[in-house]
Amino acid sequence: MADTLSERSQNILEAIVEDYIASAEPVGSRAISRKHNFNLSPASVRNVMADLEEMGLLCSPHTSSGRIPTGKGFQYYIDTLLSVRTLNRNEKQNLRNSYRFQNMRMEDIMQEVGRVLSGLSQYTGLVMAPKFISTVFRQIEFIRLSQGRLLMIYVSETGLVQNKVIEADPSLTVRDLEQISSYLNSELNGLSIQEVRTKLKQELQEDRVCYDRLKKQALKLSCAALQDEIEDQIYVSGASLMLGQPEFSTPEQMKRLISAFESKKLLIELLDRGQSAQGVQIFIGSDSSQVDLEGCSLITSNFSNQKGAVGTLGVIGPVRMNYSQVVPIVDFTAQLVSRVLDREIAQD
Amino acid sequence: MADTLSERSQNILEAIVEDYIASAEPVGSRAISRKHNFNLSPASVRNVMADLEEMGLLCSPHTSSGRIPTGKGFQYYIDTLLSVRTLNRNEKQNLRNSYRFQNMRMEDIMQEVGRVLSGLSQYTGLVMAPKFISTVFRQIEFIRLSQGRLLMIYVSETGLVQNKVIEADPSLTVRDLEQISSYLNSELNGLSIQEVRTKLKQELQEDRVCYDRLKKQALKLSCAALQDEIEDQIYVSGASLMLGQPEFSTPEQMKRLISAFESKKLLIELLDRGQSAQGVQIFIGSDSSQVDLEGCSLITSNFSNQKGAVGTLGVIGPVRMNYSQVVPIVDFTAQLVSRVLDREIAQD
DNA sequence: TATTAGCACTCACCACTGTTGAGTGCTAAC
DNA sequence: GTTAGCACTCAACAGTGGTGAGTGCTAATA
Repeated sequence: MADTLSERSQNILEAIVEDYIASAEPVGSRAISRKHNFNLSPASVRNVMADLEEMGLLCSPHTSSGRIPTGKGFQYYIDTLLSVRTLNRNEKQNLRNSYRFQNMRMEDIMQEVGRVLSGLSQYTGLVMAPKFISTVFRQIEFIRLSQGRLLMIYVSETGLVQNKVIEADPSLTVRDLEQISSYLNSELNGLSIQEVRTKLKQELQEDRVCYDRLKKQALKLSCAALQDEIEDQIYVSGASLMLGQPEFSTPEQMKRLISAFESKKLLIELLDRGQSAQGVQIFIGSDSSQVDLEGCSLITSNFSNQKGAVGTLGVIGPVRMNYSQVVPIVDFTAQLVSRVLDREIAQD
Repeated sequence: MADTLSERSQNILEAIVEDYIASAEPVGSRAISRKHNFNLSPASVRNVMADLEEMGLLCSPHTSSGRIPTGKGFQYYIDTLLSVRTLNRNEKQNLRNSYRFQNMRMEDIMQEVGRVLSGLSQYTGLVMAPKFISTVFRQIEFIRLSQGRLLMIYVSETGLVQNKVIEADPSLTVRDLEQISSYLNSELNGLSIQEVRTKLKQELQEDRVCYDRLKKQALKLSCAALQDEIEDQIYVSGASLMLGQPEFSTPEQMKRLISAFESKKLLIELLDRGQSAQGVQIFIGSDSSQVDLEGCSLITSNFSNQKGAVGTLGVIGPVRMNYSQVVPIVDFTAQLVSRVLDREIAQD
C-alpha cells in the first residue's frame, strides 16, 4: 500500500521527516514549500499532507499545528526513502582513530565502544558482550573459597572472563583441583560452549559407573560451572545525553527513561531481537511494545569473531534520530569490533 | 559558637529540620507552634527563627515564606541534635533477610548490596569494592591471547577477580606460563599487594643478573601485572529514585545529577574520602565543593575483612535525607558485608 | 522582662484574560 | 491541477487580580 505513494508525496514526506529530525518541532506547509524548492505553494503541500495524514504516516498534535511523522511514517522513511551513505576512506580512518583498543580487556573494549558510540552520535550507546553460550572454551580454573565452595573462572577464546561460585565436594584438595582443571582444559579446548555441553552430557551417561574419582569430579564440576546460563553483560553509555533531547524534556519522561535504562532487562530483551539478523537493524519505539521505551529508536548491529561468538552494539535515541548519520557509524563500528576480537585470538 | 544555642533554640531548630525532612517545604512559625507542643505562640517562634537565621542556620527562599535549614543548619542538626537509633533485634534480622548472599561472586555481592540499600532507603545506593591495593594475594594465572599479549587473572583472598592485558615476551610457551604462575602462587600467597610489591622490588634488585630465565620472566610478568593500580569498581543502584525527590524535580537538576552519577569519577572521589575513617560518616552536599552533586548528602561506612581489605558502601540522597532512618541501615549493612567477606575466605 | 495579639506587608501561586502568530481547511478563481 | 484568499483554531505568552501562608514590627499583657 505504502509503495503506491506518488513521487511528490514521497518527496514531501521525506522533507517533513528530515525537517522534523532537525528541529523536533511540527513542520508546517509554508516551511516545506519555501525551504525545499518543489515549486509548490503551501496550499498544494497542504493537500498532500492531508493525504499522508489519512494514510497514517503523519499526524498533527492539535488542529492548527504543523505535522509530525508517526511511527509508521518513520518506518516508511527508513524502509524506502533513507539512503545510507557509506563512509569514505577519511571518515573510516577518523572513526578508527576514535577507538583505543590497545591492551584492553574484553570488558574495557565493550565500555570503550559504548562510550565512543555515544560520543559520536550524541545519543546513548549500548553494547552487549557475546553471550556465554556463544563463546568458545579456552580455559577454566577452580579456586577454593570456603569449605565446599569454589570460584570458577572461565576464559573464552576472545579473552572474555566470566566467573561464578559453585558448590563442590569439600574433600577436594588444591592438588585435585589443579588436575581437574588441567584435564578439562585439554579436553574442552576449542569447543563451543554448546559443544562442551553436549560432550559433558555424553560423558556423564557413558561413565555412569565411573571408577576414576577425579574424572567423575571433573565432569560434575564442569557441569555445575558451564551448564547454567551466565547473565548477559550490557554496557550503557551516555544516558544523560538522552535527557537533552526535547522529546524527553519533562521530568516524567526523564524518570521513565532512566528507570528503563537502569533495569537493563528491557535493553537486553531489545538487543536480543537483533541477534539473529545480519547487518544493521532499526527498531522503532512505538512498535517495540515497551511502554517504558516509548519514543525511542534503536539502531543495532552484531559483531562476531571468526568462531562465531556474537555480541550486539548499537545506539538508542529518540525516534527522531539522525538515521543517515548514525547507521553508518554503527555499521562500521561493528565491523571494527569484529576485527579486533579476531586479533585477540592466540595464534598458537 | 553553635553550641551556645539555648535549649529552646535547639528544640525549634530540630523541629524545623525534621518538618523540612518530612515535607521538603519551607516551615512556618505557625506549624512549629502547633504541631510541636512547645507552648509558644507563632510570634515567639518567629523571634527564635530570626536569631537562627542570623546565625546562618536557617534561610528563607523569599521574604514571606517559611524557613529552610541551610547546609550549616543540617550540619548542626547532625552533629548535636541527631540521635541515631540502633536497630533492635527484629530489625536486624529483617535487614539480614533482605540480603541474599548465597553463592555469590564478589561482584554480585556488591551489586546486591547497592540494590538493597537503595530499596530500603529509597535513595541511591553506592558500593565501592575493595581497592586492588588493599587486597590479599591468592592466585594468579596467565593466558596467552595473541602474539606477545597475555591475559592476567588475579584472584584475591575474598574472591575478587581482576584481570588485565599485559605485553610479554612472545617466546613464552604455555608450559612456561604454567610454571611461572605456579611459582608466583606459592611465593606470593597470603601477602598483601603492598607486600607483594615490596617483595618484587627487592627480588628484582637482588637478581639483577639472574640466570634462571623463568624466574626472571616471572618477576617481569608479575611486575607488569601487579605494579599498576587497577581501576576502582563502583556500583550505583536506584539512580532513578533520586529523580523522584522534589529537590531534583526540574529537568536541569535531573540532567546534572544523572551526569554526575554517570561519570563515576566524582563518586569515587567522594567515597574515597571516607576510606580512612571508621564508622558511619556523613558528607553534606554544600561542603563537598562538587558543583554537580550540590544538594546531595552522602552517608557511608567502610566494610573490611579480617585481613583488612577495605571497601565503602553508602547511600546518596538529598541533603534533606532521613538521617535517623538511613544511618543505622548503612551501619549495620557494613558490618554484615564485613562478616560475609570473612566467610568467603577459605579455611585451609 | 519575656511573651503574645494584632496588623500591615510581602510574595508565590493560581485562575482568568486578551493578544499574537503559526498553521490549517475550504472555496473560488486561475 | 494549482493557488490565492479567508475564516478559523489553538498553543504560547504576558498581564491581572485574588488568595493565603508567612513575615516583621509594635504595643499590650502576664
